[in-house]
Amino acid sequence: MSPLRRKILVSSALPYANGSIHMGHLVEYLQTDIWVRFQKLRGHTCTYVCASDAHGTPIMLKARELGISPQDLTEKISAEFIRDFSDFGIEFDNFYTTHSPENETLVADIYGKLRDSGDIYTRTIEQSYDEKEGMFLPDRFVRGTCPVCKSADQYGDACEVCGATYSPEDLIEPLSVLSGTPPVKRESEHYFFKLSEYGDRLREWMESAALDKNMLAKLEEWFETGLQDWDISRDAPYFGFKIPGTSDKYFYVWLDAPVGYMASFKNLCDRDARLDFDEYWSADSDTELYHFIGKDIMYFHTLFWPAVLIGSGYRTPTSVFAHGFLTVNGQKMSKARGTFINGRAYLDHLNPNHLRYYYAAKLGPTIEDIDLNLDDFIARVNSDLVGKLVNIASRCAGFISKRFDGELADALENEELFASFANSAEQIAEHYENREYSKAMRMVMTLADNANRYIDEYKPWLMIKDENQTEAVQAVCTQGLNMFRSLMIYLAPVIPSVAESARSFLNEERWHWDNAATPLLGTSINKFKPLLTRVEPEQVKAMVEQSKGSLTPTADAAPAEQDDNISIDDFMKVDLRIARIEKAEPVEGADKLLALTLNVGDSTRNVFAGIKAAYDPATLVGRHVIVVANLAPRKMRFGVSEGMVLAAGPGGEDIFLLSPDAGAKPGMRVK
RNA sequence: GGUGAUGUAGCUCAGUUGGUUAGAGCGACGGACUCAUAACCCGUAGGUCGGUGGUUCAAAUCCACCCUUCACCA
Repeated sequence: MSPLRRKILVSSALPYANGSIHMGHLVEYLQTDIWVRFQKLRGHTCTYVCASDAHGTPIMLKARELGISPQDLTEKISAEFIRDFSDFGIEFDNFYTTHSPENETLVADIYGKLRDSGDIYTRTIEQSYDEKEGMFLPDRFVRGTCPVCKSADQYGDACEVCGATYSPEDLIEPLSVLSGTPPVKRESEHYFFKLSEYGDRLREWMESAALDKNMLAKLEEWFETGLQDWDISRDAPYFGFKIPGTSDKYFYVWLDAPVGYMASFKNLCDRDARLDFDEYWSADSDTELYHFIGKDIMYFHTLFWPAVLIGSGYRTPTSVFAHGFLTVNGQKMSKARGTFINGRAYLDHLNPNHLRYYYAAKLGPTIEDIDLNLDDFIARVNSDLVGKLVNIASRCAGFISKRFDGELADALENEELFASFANSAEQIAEHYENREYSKAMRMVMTLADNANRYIDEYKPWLMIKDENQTEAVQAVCTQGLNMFRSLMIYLAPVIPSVAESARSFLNEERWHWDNAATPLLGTSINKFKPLLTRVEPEQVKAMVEQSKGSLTPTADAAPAEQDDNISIDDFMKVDLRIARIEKAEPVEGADKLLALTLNVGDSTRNVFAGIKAAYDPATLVGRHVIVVANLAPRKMRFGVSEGMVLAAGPGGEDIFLLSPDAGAKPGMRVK
């Protein structure tokens, strides 16, 4: 191992304190926790800090909606975070909050330094303003029709249908999601940070930080489009820290959030004499600093954050490690499918070690997404952890306790074989260090296969029948248990509580990474108890069912993610009618649209349908379809569309119109 | 739309600078075993490496275009 005792400070991104921890969050916290535990097991001084991200408009509004103060809301959710993390075996050295005196002081200090060096200036900008609510609106709080593809009810910053990006004022018929009134334009003075002047210094940092090549490619892209100054202020009302010297300006949450890493560490230093804040954060620090983040927030951590640190005279991160997103059964997490799984729902039914191992078995150092395939999860965990790993101990322990009074032999049966386990330590360590957990897991499981094969070759259950071989059985089982022990040490960062049980079964006080290279001989061990049980498909099923059903009130991160179910009344609001297509023709200038003239019984109406690629207009005439008759008429570039024809399919040529069975007449209501 | 990724056995994934017959684990099938949480051991089958075209003595690997899935666009 490295002869130096490294001093390392590690953070995970701060969870936003308006919702619960879900399986996607856990990728990051488990990835980080495994890395930190590994460093500690190797004997380094590694400190893991995190905090609740407590500021910003969404939290302010959520608290208002619940009729409590933002502090109360975030404290309540922080307590929930801490419980969830702790139950998953995620061991922070400190979990704090960004709404803290330490953070306020640090933010003010950093801001002061930036301002004094001329990196801050003010400029008046125009922004959407909700007159009824008396507040400026973040882009996401304005919704309207996309100016590009005309999809209704899109966010003010981007269209989820066509992917176009724009400003809230570009929306057709924009409305504030708070009051439902149209926003007006209003001017306000904002504070800006001169990020544009940090290009060279950021490039220099980038090169030293050994970032993942995908991240570098992304950064390169950003540099090419040019760095723009960063708007760091928000107008009252806002939940955050007031900008010194102003009466109604607050720091944007993304300014004080990363400072929260420092503040959490500061708070810890004040309680722990062994840690010195300046040693870790001064510009000339020789300690290491790593941020684990999701790929969605790379921008803040690889541009804004290092620039702010440089500008205010602090050290920059040694590196930033980004991971991908989590999909469940190959798809985005969805509440309707039961694949939006909260951490608590998992904990209610399953063992955290199983998830920790599964994620480790799939995680690499890149920003690629990983998939939690629930069937694969069951198979993988049962086969690797129970069938292979724990089984090694299970099949040796019985002989040792029943026939040798729990005494291990004084010598190994096959030193060379044990050496192959011991000698893997450095390579496995290297994989951990580089966050190549999947490679580390593969190596460990290959060794576990070797161990099982070894036991099978000797067949101690046959040897034990021959009195002359009694001692040999003890040697073989001692060999087996020692191979198991080394593997458990290697896996201790991943499945810590299982490793703990294994250690106490082997009657040892503590483990260090290097212990894996030295066999345990001539000591007595405790009675073996099952270390881990199999995952039953029913448990997974129960978890999925629970996720489909009740959603804890505080669990919803965004309104859009709330309960997907609708009531019968909601359904009856949709007036579905049988219609006969009287006329169908292509629309001049539109690639995808057909103009349909529909007979809906008492009237005819014009509807534009995006089915040109799938249907020849001539074949449509006379055919019966189903139309949403009470959809608000929508003015489109080519005319007014007075409804919507129902069809299924992913789009393009794969669009399939719905038709009623014979007998249905135009105008009949569908219900 | 622009940019960047992604696509390899039923599933989850490896495949280094292009180089014999494309690999692993799981699953399936067959056999063996019974120490062990029906675990473990041996063996078999299974792939036009997203598609098309190109460069090359040689392409999963390099190039072009297309398709799938995804992310980012402050």
